Amino acid sequence: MASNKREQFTAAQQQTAAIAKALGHPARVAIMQLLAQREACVCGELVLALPLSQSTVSQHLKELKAAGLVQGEVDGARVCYCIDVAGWALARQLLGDLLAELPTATAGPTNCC
Amino acid sequence: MASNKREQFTAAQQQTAAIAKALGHPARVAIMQLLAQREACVCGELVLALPLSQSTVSQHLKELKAAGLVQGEVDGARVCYCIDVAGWALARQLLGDLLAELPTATAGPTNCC
DNA sequence: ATTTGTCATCGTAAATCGACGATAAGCAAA
DNA sequence: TTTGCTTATCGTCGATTTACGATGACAAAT
Repeated sequence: MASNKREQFTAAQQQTAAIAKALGHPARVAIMQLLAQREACVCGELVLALPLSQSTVSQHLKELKAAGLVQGEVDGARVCYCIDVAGWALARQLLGDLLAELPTATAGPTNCC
Repeated sequence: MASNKREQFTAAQQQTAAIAKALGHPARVAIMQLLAQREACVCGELVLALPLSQSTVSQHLKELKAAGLVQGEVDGARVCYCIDVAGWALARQLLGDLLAELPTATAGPTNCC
């Protein structure tokens, strides 16, 4: 029962949190960077580029896929992972909105009380 | 031994992941929004605004504070929470960098392989 | 057909998370 | 000082996460 209460929040808040959570591990950040820079693509390449075992990398990829950030295409015996353009656009919007929600900097008064 | 391997990643990757992780829960997203919009500030107000118990909200605040996103000032018997300007700027930069790392949209070829 | 290589899944173990009530610690008012 | 309000911390519970090796599934090569 770690989180039944999630339903009590906005859909946008849940989506934002889900995306942030998916990015909430250094390995997954690294994977997204590798994919973005096209330095790696096939699962095996990612395994070589990361200090983790094959099964662990596969699990991280599964989570990124579940969050809609990544997309996997089977290519023969291999699987090519790409960034999911639509999902990434949503992430950009949701996280961007959240980041923009605070007036850039010390624009207003620093203290709230 | 859930994550000894974190040390194997870049400092930037770890920081990015830590910030994303802190935002990886709807309650904490909601708290950041409430603070950003100055709709609430004192811990008690946050508790009223959220469908969670006082101790749970306190714990979420603790995590946000640990991530450097939030700052708490004692004001008599109450505690006023504000967004940590410096930490938030760092979050903006790190997450912004990550989001920008992918060429905006369908600029390049959609497939990688 | 057998072997090899690639990837996903299963099972497992330790650690962490999310949530709560209960309790402590602090200040403010009576 | 005693009472009451506000917040933090403790202890606990089940659920989830992270990680791994082992095993399975499937394509390609021998």
